[in-house]
Amino acid sequence: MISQAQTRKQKLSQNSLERRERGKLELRQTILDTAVKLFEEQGGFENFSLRQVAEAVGYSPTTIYLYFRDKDELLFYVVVEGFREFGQRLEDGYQSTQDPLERLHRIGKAYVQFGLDRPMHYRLMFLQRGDFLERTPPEGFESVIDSFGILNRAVSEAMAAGLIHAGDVLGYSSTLWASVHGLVSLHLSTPYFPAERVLELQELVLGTLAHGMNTRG
Amino acid sequence: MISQAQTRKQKLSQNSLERRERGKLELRQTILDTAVKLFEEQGGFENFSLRQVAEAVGYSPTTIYLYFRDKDELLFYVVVEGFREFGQRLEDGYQSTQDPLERLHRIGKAYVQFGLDRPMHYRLMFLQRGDFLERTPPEGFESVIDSFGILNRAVSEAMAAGLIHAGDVLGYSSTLWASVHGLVSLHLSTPYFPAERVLELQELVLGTLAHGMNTRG
DNA sequence: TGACAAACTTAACAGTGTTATGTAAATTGG
DNA sequence: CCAATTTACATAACACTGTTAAGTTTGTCA
Repeated sequence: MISQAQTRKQKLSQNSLERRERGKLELRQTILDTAVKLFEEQGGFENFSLRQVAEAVGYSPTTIYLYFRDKDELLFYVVVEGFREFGQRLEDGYQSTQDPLERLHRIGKAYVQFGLDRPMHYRLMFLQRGDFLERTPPEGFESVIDSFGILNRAVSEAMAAGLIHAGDVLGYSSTLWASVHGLVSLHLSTPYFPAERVLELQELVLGTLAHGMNTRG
Repeated sequence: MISQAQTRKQKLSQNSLERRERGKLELRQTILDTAVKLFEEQGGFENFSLRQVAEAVGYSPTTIYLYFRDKDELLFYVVVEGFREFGQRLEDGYQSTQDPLERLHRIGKAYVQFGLDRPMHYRLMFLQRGDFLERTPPEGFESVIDSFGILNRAVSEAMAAGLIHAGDVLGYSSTLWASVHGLVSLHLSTPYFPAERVLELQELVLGTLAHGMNTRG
């Protein structure tokens, strides 16, 4: 009896809690989306305030704190969402062909394209809050920062196929990463690399590296 | 008479003005130095306030405004000073040898080393306030952002010497820039590229690119 | 010495992130 | 259905920021 009553109570409470949780999650997502929107609209980060987000979603500033511990956590979840898409794009690039060298090329292009399409996300992810990479991701996003693993795998396979110079897999992965990141980064941070130019340079950079990593002799 | 009195007056006023100007410039420099110091001490920019600088130099917050129009201008002059050293280092790298290919290598190393030695300057210059590159530099620093010109020249000469594949000079310059910048940038923004690793990768990156730019055949 | 200008300060405003406290509404158990 | 309680929000306030307007001290000059 007692136990049954308790379970019933628990279950009801559980149901209601779930409904509430759903509602909470909805608002939470709204806040996140609004944050991203504001972030993208303005040349985000410096001129981006919690109070603006609150205003935009139609709640009091302090309500944000019911859904995120602080501004940092809000930004963190923006980054997490960015990494979800980012990882997916790299994976798609990888899967889009079987040729190891072409794979590297596709991954590189996917990387650059993400930077062009989601500039503010990229800024936050790799330029301004790279420290988030150290942070343990929330549940459901554990392997999200495995993006580098995709690149690593592609390099490793190209090497195994004898298409690039045998040796330091991590070194070549890092080299590729640094190069495409440099390209995107200069595009985002300086006036000298407009999008069209980046797309041209992307080919030159990837081509030069591919040639440079080729079995030397 | 009148004109003589006037000139005398003007001269005296000029003298005193010069003395004052000297004093002003001294304090101005003190402010700048203190700003840089605070900027480097803290993981600068976000947690870096004018009021802290004022406190540190022992003046009221508003005094800063007598020497810099606003916070932005203060940061701008920090960047300008950074570019002075940066340009000098690249130039030194260029001058340190006659061999065109070695020159490229030295310039690349000088670039990376600057990033390692002046992390906060580099951040401000290329990561966070790249828009300053568009700003017309103050007098005396006109050609300071000609740093890219040095790289361009080195590439051009290596190409003329037939040491690298003839073609897009600007493209190769940009490729080199993007790659070393990417390396430094990932070092500064992510936890995955500690200084020692950057020094290793620098060789791999520059070597791979040198090989990749080599006359193809 | 007294007028004047330069160097500097105080007071204030609007904005920020954040916390402690209050309130209204929804949900619960009886 | 009604009282008790939890949930979801809002108000008020604090310490901080950049910045401006209005004083005040200080030194220089005739």
